[in-house]
Amino acid sequence: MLTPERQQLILETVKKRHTVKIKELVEQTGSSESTIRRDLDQLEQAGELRRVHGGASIQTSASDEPSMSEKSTIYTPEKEAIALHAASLVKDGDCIFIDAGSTTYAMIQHLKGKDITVVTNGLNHLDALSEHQIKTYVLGGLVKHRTRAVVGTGALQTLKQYRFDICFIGANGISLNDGFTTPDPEEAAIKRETLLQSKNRYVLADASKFEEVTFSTFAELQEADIITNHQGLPLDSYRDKTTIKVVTP
Amino acid sequence: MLTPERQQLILETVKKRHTVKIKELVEQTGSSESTIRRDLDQLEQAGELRRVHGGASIQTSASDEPSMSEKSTIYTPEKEAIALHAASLVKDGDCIFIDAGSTTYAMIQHLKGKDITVVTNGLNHLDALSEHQIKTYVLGGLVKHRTRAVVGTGALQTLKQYRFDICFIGANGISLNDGFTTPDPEEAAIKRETLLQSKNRYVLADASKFEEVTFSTFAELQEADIITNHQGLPLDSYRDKTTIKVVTP
DNA sequence: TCAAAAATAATCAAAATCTATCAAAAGCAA
DNA sequence: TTGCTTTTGATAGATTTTGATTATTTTTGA
Repeated sequence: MLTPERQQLILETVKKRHTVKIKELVEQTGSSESTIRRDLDQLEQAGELRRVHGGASIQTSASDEPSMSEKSTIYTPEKEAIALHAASLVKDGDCIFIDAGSTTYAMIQHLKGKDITVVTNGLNHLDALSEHQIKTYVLGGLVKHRTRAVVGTGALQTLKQYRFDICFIGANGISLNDGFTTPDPEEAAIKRETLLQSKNRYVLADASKFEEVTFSTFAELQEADIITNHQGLPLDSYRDKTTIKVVTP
Repeated sequence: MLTPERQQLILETVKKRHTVKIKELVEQTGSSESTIRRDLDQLEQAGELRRVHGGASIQTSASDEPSMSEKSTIYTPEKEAIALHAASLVKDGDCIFIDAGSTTYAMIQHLKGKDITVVTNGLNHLDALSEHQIKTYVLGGLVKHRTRAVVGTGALQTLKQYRFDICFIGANGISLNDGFTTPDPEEAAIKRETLLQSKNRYVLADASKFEEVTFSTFAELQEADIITNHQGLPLDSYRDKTTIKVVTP
């Protein structure tokens, strides 16, 4: 059996089964363990699969990259509940904006099957949107590596071309005095422009964001409704200024 | 058995079976091992197949699933060699465009440490670019799920804002009559516009792309240099029209 | 936690294959 | 035919791949 043939077989098996034992490959190819090991090393070198103790598995690159693992560690039922409600506001035919961020990311799976158009600046969102076959536009501009968001004047210009039925925005801080805030002025500019282009505006924020202020204000409280899981008292004072939908996990 | 007849038989066998052993060919043709070896060498020179220890295999290593079910890009030494040379053309301070596609993707790892700005329409590229801390701009526009490329008028408009020192473009077909071609008119438009915005223009194409024509022409041969691993005879007729750099794995 | 079991990396010699070389065979032109 | 070139097949030494064996590391399970 020739090397490419063997390696091809290994790749196909791994892709079909997501994980495979070395013993199985030895049996399947009739080659020795050493040979299979060498093949796996080469295939890993080439980035085709990932070596694990006892065999190999497919490159779950998306799920074990720091950005994504970070995301999964900060997954919570609270965010999930917020995302679920937000997604329920979307009707067929809508054109919506989904901001970069983990709460908004959680919305995507709940949009499956809807006939909508999505615009986003969140690069991590694109995989999930592709997977669900949702018509997607991405903003163009500078890629901010840390948050996997597109920012900058290029993105702002792209934004001006669009009008949204609904936009879903993330925020790092919400306060009575300073409104909605986020650490990065560049990202704030995107959020601000998006709000201007949208008929319906929602900020998605879990309880931890309330009474917090970060560097850049991107909107006053009046400019968007809030979807949150916060159930505490202080909420009443916010209700004077905007509409708040409280969800429970 | 005549040489062309023998080589034709070899080619057919390789294309049908994806990989073939020298012993089998000796038996099949009744020629000696030496003769078969010489045939394989010639066919490899012409870019028709790839020589491997013990026999030969087709170039695209049989995993012709162009769809993006897995994010694994099909790796071949040929593509790698092309990518390596392409990357060597990039100098510190350059602003370059990298087209979507697997050959151009392979360039990225070789750009590590260079002080450059990259613009791309390839969404898969972004992870690798982030990883290497390369300043990156992404085109905005419609996300084409199958090829993970950004296309459409939005992307074209974004493009017009940039000027590139060098651009590296992929092509699915290269022919004397029809120039550079690609299946999707939308992607062709992006490639066309990019070429217009660039001082130096390179098309990256492995041997299998020569003498092929697909749906949309995006440039004449004169409009870009070619980097390839193809070493066959027909290359001379192309050299009348453009510059070709041949690399070996 | 520790020790047994499993898996791995490193090493090495045998086997297979490769490259280079050369002489014989075949084809070709005069 | 003769002399020349090209193709072919055979051979020997170099190289690569392979599978077995070893010591080392990792995992498992009490």
